[in-house]
Amino acid sequence: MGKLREPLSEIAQCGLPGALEVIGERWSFMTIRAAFNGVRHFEEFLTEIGIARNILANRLTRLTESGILQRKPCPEDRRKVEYRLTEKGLDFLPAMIAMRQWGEKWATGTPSNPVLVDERDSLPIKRVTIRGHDDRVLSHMDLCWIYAAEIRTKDSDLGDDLPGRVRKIGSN
Amino acid sequence: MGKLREPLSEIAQCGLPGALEVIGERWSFMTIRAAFNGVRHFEEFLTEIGIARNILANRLTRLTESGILQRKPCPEDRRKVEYRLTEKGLDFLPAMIAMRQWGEKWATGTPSNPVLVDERDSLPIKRVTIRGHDDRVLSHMDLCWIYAAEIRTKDSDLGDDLPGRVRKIGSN
DNA sequence: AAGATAAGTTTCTAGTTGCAACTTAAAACC
DNA sequence: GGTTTTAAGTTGCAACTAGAAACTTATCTT
Repeated sequence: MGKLREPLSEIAQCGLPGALEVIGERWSFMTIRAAFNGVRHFEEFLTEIGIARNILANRLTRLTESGILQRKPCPEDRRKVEYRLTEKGLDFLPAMIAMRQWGEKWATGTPSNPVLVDERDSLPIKRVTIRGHDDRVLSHMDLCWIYAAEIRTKDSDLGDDLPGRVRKIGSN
Repeated sequence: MGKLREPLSEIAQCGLPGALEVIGERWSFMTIRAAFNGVRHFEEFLTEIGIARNILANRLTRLTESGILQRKPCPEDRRKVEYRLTEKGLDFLPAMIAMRQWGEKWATGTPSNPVLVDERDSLPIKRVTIRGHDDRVLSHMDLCWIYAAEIRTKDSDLGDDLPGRVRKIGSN
């Protein structure tokens, strides 16, 4: 199999920079996490995540503008405003949990408490992993890049020769 | 089931802040991604990810100090230094890919090219998801927090009454 | 009507980013 | 063997960003 280096200029167009634009920063992350924990209001975010007032205001507008939170004045108390995760925001959970799990394992050392469990059976969730279409858990050793044009579907078979322009990732 | 709010002061001890300390910042992220793509040397990082010299130097030492990269002078060319992902760094891949996938779906819009595939069958990897111990894919609706002391194992059965101090996450 | 609360804005200081120029050591070239 | 190039940084400095604390405005409670 060819170990040709993929053109990194092209990979720069991947989803990461876009994602980082929006949430690649400490307080945005913490704010979203608080929202996942049911935090809804300005003063609540303020005390729960220990952020400065102006920074919080800034992040909340930013997250709202980028469609991760939805801002809605409360009709029953017109001083209050409700911030709630949109579908886009909720869909960030796997990434969030993957980071949290990584931090638990490597940064803090302490297994965190409380623990996230499957509501149905009260058992802890698995570690977030990368999976092939057949659900096999894949490590960085099992992955490579391939051009969209050269992708085969589950049913097609292009033969055993792998495309020329691929390369393993994180190869050691 | 009780919907008691979990104590957020305790959740502050979760893995996220630790993870963000190290990689919760644009350039650290981009640097790690480049490393996953086989980038090894200072000047290479510099041109590939478009970062300023001093910032790169700063990030590389930071990532090295926190054990994500390993710094090793090259014997065959003693001007050169090699930066390589450690096990800790490599283990960050699921989080990285989860973020990338999120960005692809929500931020850029364009499905990125090249695509990450399972080397064995050349089929694209699945989306990174949260799974229960039985491998069921879980959404934020299926999750709740529970205290470590109250966790039951796969074999124990504490009866059907869920512990009092739990709450659903991201409840809408 | 007075006081408290919610959600911000403003001000000002301290730290961070990023460009460009400089440094130092080793290799390559002639 | 001397000059040039390359690699991996460091330093200096202007512009920007973060953060603490005080201020504002609208609404609600008593």
